[in-house]
Amino acid sequence: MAGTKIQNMEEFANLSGISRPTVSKYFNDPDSVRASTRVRIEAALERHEYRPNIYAMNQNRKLTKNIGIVVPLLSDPYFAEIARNLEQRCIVAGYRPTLFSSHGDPALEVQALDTLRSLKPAGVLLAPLGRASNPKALKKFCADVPTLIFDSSVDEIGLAFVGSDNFQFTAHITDYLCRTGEPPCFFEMKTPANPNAHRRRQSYINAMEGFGYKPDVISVEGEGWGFEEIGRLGGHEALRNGCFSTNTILCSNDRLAIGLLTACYEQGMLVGRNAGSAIRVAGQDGHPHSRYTCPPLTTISHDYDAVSQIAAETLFASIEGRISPWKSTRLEGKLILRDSA
Amino acid sequence: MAGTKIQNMEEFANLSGISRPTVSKYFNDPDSVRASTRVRIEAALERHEYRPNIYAMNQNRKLTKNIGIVVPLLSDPYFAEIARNLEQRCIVAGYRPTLFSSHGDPALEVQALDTLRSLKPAGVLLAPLGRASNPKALKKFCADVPTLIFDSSVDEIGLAFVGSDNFQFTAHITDYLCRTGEPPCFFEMKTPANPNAHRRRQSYINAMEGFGYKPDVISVEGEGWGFEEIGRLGGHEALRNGCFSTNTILCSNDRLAIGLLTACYEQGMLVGRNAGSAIRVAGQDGHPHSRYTCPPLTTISHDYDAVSQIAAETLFASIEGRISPWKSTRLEGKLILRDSA
DNA sequence: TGATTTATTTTACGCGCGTAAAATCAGTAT
DNA sequence: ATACTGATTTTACGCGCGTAAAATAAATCA
Repeated sequence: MAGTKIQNMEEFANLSGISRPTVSKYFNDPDSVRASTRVRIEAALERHEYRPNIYAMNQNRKLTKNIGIVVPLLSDPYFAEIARNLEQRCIVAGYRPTLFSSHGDPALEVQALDTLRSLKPAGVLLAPLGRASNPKALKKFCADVPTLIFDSSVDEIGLAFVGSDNFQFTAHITDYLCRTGEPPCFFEMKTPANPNAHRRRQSYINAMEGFGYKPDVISVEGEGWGFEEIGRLGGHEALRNGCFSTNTILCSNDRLAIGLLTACYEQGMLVGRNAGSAIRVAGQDGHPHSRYTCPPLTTISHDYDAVSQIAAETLFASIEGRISPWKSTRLEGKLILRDSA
Repeated sequence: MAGTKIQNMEEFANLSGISRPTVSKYFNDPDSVRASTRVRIEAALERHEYRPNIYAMNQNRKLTKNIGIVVPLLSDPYFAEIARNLEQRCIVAGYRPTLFSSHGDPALEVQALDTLRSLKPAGVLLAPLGRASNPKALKKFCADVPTLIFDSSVDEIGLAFVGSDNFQFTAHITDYLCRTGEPPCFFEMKTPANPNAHRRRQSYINAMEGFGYKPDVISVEGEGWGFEEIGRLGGHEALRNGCFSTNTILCSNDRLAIGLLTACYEQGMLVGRNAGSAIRVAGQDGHPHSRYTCPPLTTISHDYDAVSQIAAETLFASIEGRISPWKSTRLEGKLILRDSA
């Protein structure tokens, strides 16, 4: 507590009267040393306040407790939320998570993986950027480090894939929209960053054809990760030009829908499922913010908890030797009915 | 490229025919070795693809290039955005940022600082949790590591403080609201997580009294960081009970305002500054999402760029030896007029 | 009590790299 | 060609810690 600053384990070991390796054992598992030794170490610990350097610890460890978490874009609350969830699970399981964001940039994604190599992680939870990712770099990384892919799949790399069943997502919400009003048009980005978008479009087309309706896909221009603004601008143009063949719009994702809602507001169009409304808008993802749009957004939500739980458990299992063949798990979404559709 | 996996600098040095320390010098500054040596190293680099282990690099370095960034809550897009901005500036300046989120938990904040010590950072950019922070731990950390505090100040610790001028924020937007309609009520959390909230309340009171109006502060219950929900629930209650003495509400922050907008929607109250609206709502922060509420939120925005630039530059200056006495910089906000007020 | 087994601790070395000091080299003057 | 100077490279050691193998202490048994 009031002692001088201890700089390393050697000093602390001397102060406690125990050899350094024994102190090392103590920190890796307090029960691995004799009770009498443990008491002496803990007594010294109270007087001197020392903590081992985790990076030095991992330097020469056979298997570290480090886990890397890489998401495409931390400023997207969806990824922020799932990252937080995963971090929590790692900590609870006794691992030490380190978070990286690719910030939407493939070069930064590669750089994050490079940094991770230096960390000698026991495993990595990786949500790839998607279309923009450098597939060769990802594949190579997966070959070297036990990596679980989540959210967005890239071939059959890594230990396994866990994500949402985008076909089910869109099929389900399309079904709902068709049963409760006019069949939906599909509002998406022309060049989506994420392969999930293609699945959703295809699923929309399938669902519409199943109902005997003609699919109507509106693809708007726009690059990058500013989905709301892309949705707003594209929405304005589509609304002005009467591109939507029905009064119901299913957006490829919630952020796009949020932008479209703003466009509707700015054009004075009332959104909602009640009689007085001019248009229905629905999203997909269950974005943390979707509850607070006006009107609150009807959407189909990822099962955040299940995705992150399965992702984490699968990785832990692999790290702990309970290996299993590559497998893709795609979880169903839950329809969240709100006022927008 | 096609070479076998190089595991360490020694192997690479042998393959390139240069001694390891010289290779080490090269990686720390390619110009510090003879041109002929550099060519040989770079030739080997193309054939073998080797990257030094950054954590081992920093183990015995006199001064590392590591910079820690700690924010209270990454799932808040405000902090996500400012963190991204800071990360970028560090990279451009040749530093290596590592991002930590306290996830709203003081224990995690302390843990992040502990982890940072192991990283031997050249400096740290820290946005404290605020009220919940462990002041002793923060003070101790600042004594050991060059730390710049931003967003939310805690005494006069660290190298300096950079944030927004909350008095100016609230005075300015209160002024605007008073001039353009009924004077605002002030909507806030009873026990805010962040000391900035108190400044804002006080500034509101001062501004109102300056105008000769009676301040009306509505403090709603609610713990934690789910500000939108707190604003929504508190808003419902306040609206039902007629707590607001005027038709204009200034929220302590944008997230609270977003929740209040939802409450208004759910009660069928039209929000806006035009004739037909029943209520005006304004926020404070310039939250990334405020553009996309319906109606878009009138707010007073942090100067994200200036805050992060000054924060980063101040830290870099200190790291590079250009030290200066402790100083508090509080930047003015910019009023963003939208439809909500 | 002494020999034997077993649980702990120590010794000795390694992880991947930085860095001061010593050794070597290239370049210049004689 | 030789001695000398300054830049570059190499030698040698250290960073803070993990871990196998050796040494020691505790526990068990005859």
